[in-house]
Amino acid sequence: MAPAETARKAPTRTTPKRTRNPERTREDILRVATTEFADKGLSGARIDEIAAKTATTKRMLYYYFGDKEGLYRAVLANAYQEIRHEEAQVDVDHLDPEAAIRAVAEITFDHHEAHPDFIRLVAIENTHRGENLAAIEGIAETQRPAVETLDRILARGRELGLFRDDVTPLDVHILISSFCVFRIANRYTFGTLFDWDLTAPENRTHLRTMLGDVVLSYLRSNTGHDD
Amino acid sequence: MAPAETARKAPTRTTPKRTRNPERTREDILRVATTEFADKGLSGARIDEIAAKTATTKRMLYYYFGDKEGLYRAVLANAYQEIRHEEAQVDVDHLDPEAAIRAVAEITFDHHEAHPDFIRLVAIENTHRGENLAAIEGIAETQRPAVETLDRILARGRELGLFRDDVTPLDVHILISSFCVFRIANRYTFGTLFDWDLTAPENRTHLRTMLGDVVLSYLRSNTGHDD
DNA sequence: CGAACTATTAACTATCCAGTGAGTTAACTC
DNA sequence: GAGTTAACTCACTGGATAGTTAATAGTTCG
Repeated sequence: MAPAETARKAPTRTTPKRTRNPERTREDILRVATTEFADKGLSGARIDEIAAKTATTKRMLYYYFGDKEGLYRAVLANAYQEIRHEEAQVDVDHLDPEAAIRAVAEITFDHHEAHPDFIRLVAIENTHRGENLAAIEGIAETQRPAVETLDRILARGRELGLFRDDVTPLDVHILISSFCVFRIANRYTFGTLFDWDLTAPENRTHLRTMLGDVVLSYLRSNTGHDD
Repeated sequence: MAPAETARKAPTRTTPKRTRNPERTREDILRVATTEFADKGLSGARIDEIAAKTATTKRMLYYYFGDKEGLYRAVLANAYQEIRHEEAQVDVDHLDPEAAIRAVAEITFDHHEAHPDFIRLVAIENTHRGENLAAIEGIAETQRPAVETLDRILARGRELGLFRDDVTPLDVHILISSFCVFRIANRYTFGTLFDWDLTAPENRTHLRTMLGDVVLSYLRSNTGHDD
């Protein structure tokens, strides 16, 4: 193949000013891709559309993230990392066990409400059977602190004879998470089917209190064999 | 004995036997499309692939369902209808209120486990903001019986002084649903993050009992202002 | 400075994929 | 058994879309 004189014309200079800033470019792409993937899903999102919404070009997405899936994984990893940072701020060890449980429940509740995009990404990732999350190095460590916090609270509560002793931190976590995730993730179909808005202010308040009541009444109940 | 059937028809006939059966064709498409949409999502599923897995051709999908979204909606409507039929079988009115609550919880638990594809479709529909479900005529009526059943149980429990009186049937439904849906819908990311399989047999048994305990201890708790 | 490297731009391509045009045959009607 | 309609087949299309090729310009560092 004799690479003859390429007929490709030289690109005409349109943008005279061009500053380099790899970090900003990367963050720009990641930010746009996050909302786009959260909005449309992995297969629903369009690379061209993501690129169009950034200050850079499509080619840069591939330059930095390899391919569509690579970009999606970066978005996922980034989202979990941001969540971790935020959660690291929480401290409930100074509260008595019952107040601490209620605080954790309410913080989780508020947190999920404040990050619907994150909930959407999690739902999307689960429809893909979590394969991309599993591929992210050290992702499990992200969630340790949450379980450890619950573990400390439960231990204190048991010592004081307030809580039943056959409940694990993971049990409590599942109970709280399921409630909070469901409220955000399934609000659309739920709203249609039951004509009841899980996120309407008055309902929100009700559910927030209810969650605390639920978890505490379960922890206080004497034994698992209650009938 | 293989009879020489090969020479029985005119050579120009490409499809020697072709029986018409619109109902079967339609059901065939719907069946394949259901698993395909549940598996890959609305944007992830491929019309060509769905068609390939049916006994008919792509053109027929369009003949019967108009377009991809029309097929998806038919799948959704059909899935909800089947679920309704199954749930209509349940009768817990002969049980005492506490046993009835536990029965509803466990039936829901088992039901979700038995229909992961349905849970997936619901999750997918929620990532699409429930627009397609909302477009299905009379879909809300589907869920009435579930709430009515809970309403009857709660009324009986209140009369006997067993349950607190500020809990609505929808509250209980949310509590049960969120737990059961979460366990199936989020099992992948949860499994990765906490190294704990929500669907493993021993964990399943534990969670199933726990859910009943949670709902009952909440209903038995004296009042909402418990601190 | 200038060579080497990194970031960036623009144009291009191959394939995928939802949707169609147009005709054919089975079954039903009278 | 001719006419009509519903069910069905086959081949095709054009636009969308992930990913690439290759040239260019800012940055770094000897």
